[in-house]
Amino acid sequence: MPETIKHPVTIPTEKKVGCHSCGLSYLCIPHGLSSSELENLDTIVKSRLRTERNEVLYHAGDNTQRIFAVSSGSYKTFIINEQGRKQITGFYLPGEIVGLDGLGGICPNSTAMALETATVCEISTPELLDKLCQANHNLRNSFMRIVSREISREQQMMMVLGQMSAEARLANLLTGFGVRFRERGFSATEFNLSMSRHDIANYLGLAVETLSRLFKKFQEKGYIRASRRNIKILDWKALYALSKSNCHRKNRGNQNHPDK
Amino acid sequence: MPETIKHPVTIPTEKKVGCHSCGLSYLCIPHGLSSSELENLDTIVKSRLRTERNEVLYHAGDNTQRIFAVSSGSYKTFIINEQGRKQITGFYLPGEIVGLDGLGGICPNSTAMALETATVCEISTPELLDKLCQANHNLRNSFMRIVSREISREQQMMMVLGQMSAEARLANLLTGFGVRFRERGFSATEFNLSMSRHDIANYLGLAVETLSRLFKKFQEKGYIRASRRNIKILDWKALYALSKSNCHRKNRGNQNHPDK
DNA sequence: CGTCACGTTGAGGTTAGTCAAGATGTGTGG
DNA sequence: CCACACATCTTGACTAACCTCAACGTGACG
Repeated sequence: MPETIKHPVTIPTEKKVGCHSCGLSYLCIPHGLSSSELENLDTIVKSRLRTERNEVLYHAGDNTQRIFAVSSGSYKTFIINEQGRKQITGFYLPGEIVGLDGLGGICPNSTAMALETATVCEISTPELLDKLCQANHNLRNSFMRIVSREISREQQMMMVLGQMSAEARLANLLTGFGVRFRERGFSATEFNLSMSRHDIANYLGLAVETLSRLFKKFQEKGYIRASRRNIKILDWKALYALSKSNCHRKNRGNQNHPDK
Repeated sequence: MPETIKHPVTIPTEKKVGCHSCGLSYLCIPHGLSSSELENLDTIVKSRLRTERNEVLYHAGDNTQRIFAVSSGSYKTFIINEQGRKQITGFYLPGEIVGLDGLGGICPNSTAMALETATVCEISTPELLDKLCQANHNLRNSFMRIVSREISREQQMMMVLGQMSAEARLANLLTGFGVRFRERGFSATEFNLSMSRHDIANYLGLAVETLSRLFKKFQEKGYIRASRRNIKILDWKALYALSKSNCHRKNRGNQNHPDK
């Protein structure tokens, strides 16, 4: 089904779950906060929003004034340039924050779309900032850490796209998802991806055909067993090594830079 | 001269210039703030630090607790992976903020190195956050906008690295610098780059040789005149069009996605 | 004036993209 | 419930963009 025929309206649900009773709090803003700090945070978390597959949570350029904590399901974010070329900039799992490119009253650069039925906790950023200011260092730092980690994550992606071979990119993606699933209490070695091969290929800066051949290659080598979106990692060590070591470009620039 | 023999100690200078009298304020955190807000901000801007070429401002993993507003000169930031592979993640000009990957008490992911003699205004992040909290929305938003723009900039870089041809990458870089120099009161079409071809190639995910050939090609086509680090843009329109339109990958994924 | 970092050029190779076609699944309507 | 349409994924043959290796020019600096 074409992505665009889905209507882009989010459906508010009635139930409001507090951060203190949320099973994801250890991954989300609440991580490391005291009970009273949690209550403080709770007051600014609005209702949950539910989005269906391919439904847009917010568009690039929307004056959202909100960020979103993924509660269930998953999202992709992407940017589209003047020529219509798309680049997926992130996949977001429960406990992760979407919309950090739209803080401080500016409009987000990216569009967020649900990869499957998914829900988010909606957080008004003006209110969040007010609350953070009334709160203590803990809550403030907790939020700033999330922002900084998003920047660091994108820097790592620049390394992947700028320096890594196609093999290393996929290995990196697979082990990365493994780690993130494990953090969420699932298996690190067997999981279902919620995104298509097209999405993965775009995210990794590869052609779909190349990606398909890589999946085949990894299977033939016994690293994984992949059946459509179901992935089983059979040789974590090999994948991990691949993800770290295999680069498509010899390190000839700045040879004299021994801080390797 | 190898980068590493430079000693990594910054040299504090005596003079402290307030934000209100800084010629770069329209580009920096102060942009759009009132005079009283400026004074408030001024109280947390520490002394200036001076770094010589190839000197490190901070290392990845340092517990800096600081961010830096570039005051003069320029910096590059880069990350280095386990295998010693390097990826330059940004070039920073006066008025821009370095170190946003180290907010909230975590250590920065990247290392910042001066490309030439350069100075920064040092800002303690715990103090900055405290001040932001005492201040009004304006100051708060001003800072959050800077953070969000950094995230957006890195997303654009993912587009460049993931989707653009080598030609488009260089065109994008050159026009990008042009715009940034113009913002700072310099010519958009004639400027001196402070970084080596190696640095540019690494940043753009290309081999130095490829970059060199591209410079030659752009000259032959009459787009630029480049003599080492001096660049004169002769045909801005052509470069701009190149930077936007030329992709090395046909847009065959998600053909059904007409929100181009 | 020799050294060294930096940049350029040429020849050749390789990775990953392109094009085309077919296979496999999935949703929808008769 | 089946058949058709369509999205998704896979496979093969070919191509090209960019990388690699090697060598040489050039400018800065002691």
